[in-house]
Amino acid sequence: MVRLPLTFAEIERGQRLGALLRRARGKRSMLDIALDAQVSPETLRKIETGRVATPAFPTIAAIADVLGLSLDAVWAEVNQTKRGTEPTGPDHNAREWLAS
Amino acid sequence: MVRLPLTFAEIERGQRLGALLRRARGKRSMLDIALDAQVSPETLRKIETGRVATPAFPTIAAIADVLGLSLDAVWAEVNQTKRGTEPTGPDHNAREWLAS
DNA sequence: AACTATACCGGTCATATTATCCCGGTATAA
DNA sequence: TTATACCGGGATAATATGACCGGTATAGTT
Repeated sequence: MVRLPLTFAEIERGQRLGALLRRARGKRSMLDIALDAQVSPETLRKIETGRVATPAFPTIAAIADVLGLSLDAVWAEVNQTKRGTEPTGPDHNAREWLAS
Repeated sequence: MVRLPLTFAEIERGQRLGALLRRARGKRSMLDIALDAQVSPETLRKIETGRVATPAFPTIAAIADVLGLSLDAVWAEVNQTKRGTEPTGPDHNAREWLAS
């Protein structure tokens, strides 16, 4: 095992992260935020749409700064695990699961 | 341009991050923290030694959780651009910074 | 002394993923 | 028509993650 593929839980967490950032952006444009945060608008869009599940720490920190969000609050909200679900299930390929 | 190489400032920031996490670890072993944080011991070691400049947000968040660190505090301390206190020579040794 | 175990190191490799670019397309509004 | 704003997909360089290797250092054991 070299670099484990993203699990389904990680992908879902990435989607929650994206949705949270998008909500916090409000009516401001992606371009505006991206320029302020010194990240590419494409990168911000991929994060917001949940297509990047585990963005870099500095990337999220810079965006959270611009949006006035606490990183701890972001993590607390995004890292919530649903009750009644397994801690560690059999590792299936999340991308294949999504494609089905 | 597809994916810009890490700048020197980013590399230095990564080294500050690693040194900070190492100091917060105290006398506990890497293995102990890594297992608690659900990350590979190798990954934690690379981050602490500054060999990984921009780790994933969930990775840092999980480690900070185990160490009892606030992500906002970590980012604030690591993202500081110290003016005037910068050493004249190139100092990218995270261990020296740790010793201070 | 020799051995064992823990802890960490740098180097190297393999694979998955990111960050960034580009393109055409849709929707809305001036 | 023009402009802004967002979308999905594709392409690619650079990086992160994870494992392995031999090495060093320390502390405890026999």
